[in-house]
Amino acid sequence: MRTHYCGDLRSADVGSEVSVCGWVSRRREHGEHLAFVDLRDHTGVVQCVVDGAADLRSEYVVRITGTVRPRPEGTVNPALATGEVEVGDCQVEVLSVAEPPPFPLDDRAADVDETVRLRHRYLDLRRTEMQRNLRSRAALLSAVRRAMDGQGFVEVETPMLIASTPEGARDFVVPSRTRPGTFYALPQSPQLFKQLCMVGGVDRYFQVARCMRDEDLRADRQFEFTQLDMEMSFAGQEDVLTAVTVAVAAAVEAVTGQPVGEIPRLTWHEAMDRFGSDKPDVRFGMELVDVTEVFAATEFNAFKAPCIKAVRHAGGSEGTGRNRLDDLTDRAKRWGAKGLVWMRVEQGEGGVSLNSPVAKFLSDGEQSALVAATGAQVGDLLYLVADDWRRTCHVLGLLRLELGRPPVDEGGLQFLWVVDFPLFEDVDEATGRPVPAHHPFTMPNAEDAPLLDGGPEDLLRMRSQAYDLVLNGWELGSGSVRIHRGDLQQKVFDLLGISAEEAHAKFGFLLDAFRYGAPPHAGFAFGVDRLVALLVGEEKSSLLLHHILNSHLDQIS
RNA sequence: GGUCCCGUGGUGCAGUUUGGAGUGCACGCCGGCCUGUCAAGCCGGAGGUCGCGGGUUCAAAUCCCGUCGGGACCGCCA
Repeated sequence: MRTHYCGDLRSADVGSEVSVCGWVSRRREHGEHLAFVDLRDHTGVVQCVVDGAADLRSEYVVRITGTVRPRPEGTVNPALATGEVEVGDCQVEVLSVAEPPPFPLDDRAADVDETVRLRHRYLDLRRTEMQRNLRSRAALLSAVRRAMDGQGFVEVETPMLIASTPEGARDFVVPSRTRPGTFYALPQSPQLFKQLCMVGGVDRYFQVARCMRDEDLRADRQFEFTQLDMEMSFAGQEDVLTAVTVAVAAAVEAVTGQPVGEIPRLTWHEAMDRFGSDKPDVRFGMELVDVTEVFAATEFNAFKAPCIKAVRHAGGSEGTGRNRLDDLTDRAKRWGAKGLVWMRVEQGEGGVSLNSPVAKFLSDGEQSALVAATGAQVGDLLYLVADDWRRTCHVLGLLRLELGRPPVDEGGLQFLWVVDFPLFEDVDEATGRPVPAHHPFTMPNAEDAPLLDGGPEDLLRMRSQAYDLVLNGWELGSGSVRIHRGDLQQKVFDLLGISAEEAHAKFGFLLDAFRYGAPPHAGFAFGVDRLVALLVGEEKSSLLLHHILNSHLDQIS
């Protein structure tokens, strides 16, 4: 039916007789015998010059046959890829008529209510931006598959209708026809299956896996999402980081054309200490400054704490009113701080001075040491939190994001590995049991393994062989080296207070499998939806990208 | 399960604080004019159960109660 796509026509095609098919995007009439029709397909738009367009309307589906010609002097449109040419001497064939669309199918659709766009998803998809998103996602998945294939990974499909597995979220369930009152669960992740693959000698597994979790939604969280899931045998952390880096780099290059290069690493402790987050956004500075020593001998009661840190908001004083400071203080308290100390850095007699409700409690020496430690300049605002190390970092990390985080499409792509996560998150005060930070199959760091026999202090100091991939402050994915030996696994279960019965009920088939010879193995999974969203600079990943064909589910729910 | 915000022609909004005729803006739509536009322009027109139900009032888009729908966040997502 057609010889060319609309968006592909260029000066090189001048003189060719072409047929193009698509939707009428916009028409501009200049009397009975001259009209411009912008014809749109998934590649873009091209201007067609027709003799009268009275019987053409928006979104009519047409086939236009004509001759490509250069646009007259002065009428070239540089904003359009096809802007140097137009299709003239047009014969127009209407293939389908159309009612006016309920919302504009151009950039202005971004302002339209999402429910309206979802109700007419097929119209939203016609938009150039949506086509770009859709195709970016496809290109990414294709590149990832090639990259995994090239590294010897085997794509394995794991079951969708399964017995409930013990991940943390609520299962989506499907009623069984043959056994009324019983249900299948839909997988929250293929975690246990991929470990079975390792026992089964698959060696290197991957899957573009759909995962479903019946939890309440958030702006960036959907019922179902897609993970690139992988696992490798006779491999450790370095092997996984390398393999994932190759796949992610291929994905990024497929969408953006830009190389990724080496992905820097931070230990979990350093990430928390410097950025107050286990998924630091390193597109901007404003790192946390430790000033505990400055106030080691302070008289100010609020600063008699194990850890005091500061965030410096350069030049922030002028634009920050008292209301804002009160608001930030409220937030800091909601985030878990006892309070938030702020200080305006001002010009005093013979040097800078600090303007703050608590300044009178601080000695001159403490004030000047604080200024020196933070590098504060006149016009800056300093924020301080004093608490235990963990809480101080956490609160200031959130404050740092609030004060300095750039928009989603600025600052480039800052990938980061965060390694050496703690093995245990906490020790339950009631039971004395440690709480695993990842999952109970996570391998402890080899050096730290002896600490398993220690007390709570030792346990909380233990590092694990778990790692996260972070992009611009988002946790893209996580993984770990798994415990493959029964004796060590038993020790961890004992520590966690997981009884033999419970372990058998929850993970029985995996533990059984491990009795027959489990290779050392390690793996990773990362969220495809968020990666695509970040690569195309889109704020809302899932609404625009993966709920393409089942948006009605959202409305039913 | 909880807190808060929003429902006004097809779309996006203003009007609600302080009740007074469905009042207004932009886009879209329909008709007319227009031979180089590209978010074309100019002129004219159509299009409304102000989410729904009840209450207060001489009078409700506006105030009160309830309800439905949508959104954000908390809990939750090992």
